[in-house]
Amino acid sequence: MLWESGFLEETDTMPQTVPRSGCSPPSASQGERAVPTSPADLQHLLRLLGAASPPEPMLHSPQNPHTKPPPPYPEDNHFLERLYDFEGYPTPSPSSDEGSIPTVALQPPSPYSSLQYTTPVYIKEEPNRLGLPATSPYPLSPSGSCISYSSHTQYSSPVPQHEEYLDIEALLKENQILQDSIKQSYITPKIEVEESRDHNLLRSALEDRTFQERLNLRPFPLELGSVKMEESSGGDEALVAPDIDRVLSMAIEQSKRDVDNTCTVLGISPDPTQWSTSDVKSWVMFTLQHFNLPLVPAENFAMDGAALVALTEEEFNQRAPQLQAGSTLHAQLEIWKAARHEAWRTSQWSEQHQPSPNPTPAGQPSADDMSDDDDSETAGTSTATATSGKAKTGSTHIHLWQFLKELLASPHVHGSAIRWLDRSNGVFKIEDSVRVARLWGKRKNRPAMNYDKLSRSIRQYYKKGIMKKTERSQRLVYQFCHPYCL
DNA sequence: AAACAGGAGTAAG
DNA sequence: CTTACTCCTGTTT
Repeated sequence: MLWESGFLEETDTMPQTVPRSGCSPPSASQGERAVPTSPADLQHLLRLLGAASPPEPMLHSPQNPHTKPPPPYPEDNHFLERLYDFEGYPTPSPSSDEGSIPTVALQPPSPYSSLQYTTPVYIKEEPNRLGLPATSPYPLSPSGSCISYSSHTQYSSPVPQHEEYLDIEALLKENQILQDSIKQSYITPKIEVEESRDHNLLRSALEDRTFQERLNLRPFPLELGSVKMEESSGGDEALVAPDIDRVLSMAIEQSKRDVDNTCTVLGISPDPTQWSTSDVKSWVMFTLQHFNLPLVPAENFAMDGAALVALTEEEFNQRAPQLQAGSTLHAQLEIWKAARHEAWRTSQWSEQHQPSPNPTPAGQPSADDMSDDDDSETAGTSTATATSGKAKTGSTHIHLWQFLKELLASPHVHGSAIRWLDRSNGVFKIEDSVRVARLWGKRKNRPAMNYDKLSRSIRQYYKKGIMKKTERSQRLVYQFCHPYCL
């Protein structure tokens, strides 16, 4: 559930003078030197382990030695723009869709205009949103007339600024607070008590030498209970074992949290084998954008989760050849598998109050490993939900129309579930009614929510003048009334 | 079959 | 009181 933003910031602020090498794609690293296992290498390894890590390794290939490092993830908003092209929607130019939305100066005064759509909405809203005073009142009463809102120019946001957006940056910031609150009770004890078990995940990845080969790392021996780095003949700088234990444990915890949080953001199961086709698309899209990798046509991954996990790394690279994006996707999926498996083992371990005696390799999670249903965001976030009640509260007061706009404002995340057809006129289409309903139910803590009920609520908006059916009625296509579409 | 439409009862704020 | 959830019947695509 949590983004380890602290970890992110750590990598973000890491001096760029740290030697970076050995992380080139296999095709580019043939015959290159073996890179000593150094703290810097370990940092790279940890970045690969952490889904939230910036993608320096992939972009610092020898072919692009001068490539500017991508912006750190939390601040990197612009990379999201590319995602509009992912599903082949007719928005080929990054500046022709969102960028062409008239600015506020061209719009009538509106309580919304200064915030959401004056500029590329998924980007520029952030500073304003975060800058709002915490006491910013709820500016709208949907029961009122549309016209009455035009006078509320003192408000800059149509929604409460806190937790009402489901974009990644907000989650990062939000979860950083939560994380601070749980560090003492969760992370630190885990390092002491569960380090051996935690290392199983990493060990399983490292024992699969492809991981080391991918990083072009010199293999180092691993022993149960701790990671010991042998004194290397090259006199490499070596971390002492306790330090490595700590960072490895942090990295593994980070990976688990990343998986859980991504589940929440995308509304997908932590078990990749249960992903639908659209789940797969969402995950691929998210992961590519996350690592600042070039997007691929949606049809390249037109498959469900069961088919996805069956793909070999070569098949991934055939589908996403640029910058070895396929390898990254493949590696990330392996982490998901491992994290999912680890989560299951963790639960087993918790029941038994003793470590699992036999380390299980990060293999395929079989279906019987997973007892959760397809709406398993909660299942994979037990730790976080146990400590994040505060974050959950306050998010149940959102109106449906606001929630839908929230989803629409994050096309990079939810574009496969709901998207604008005509933003300027407020026309949108629900592409995946099941998922939208599931997300809505999750937000409102209504597990029984479905599209039938959700659409009933939407239809109530007809009378209220918040939404309407489009002139030429289309299935799953709705339209916001002014000014709700602004 | 899925989506659409809308009546009606209920809960929660 | 409003909003949304829920259940429902019937219609449309």
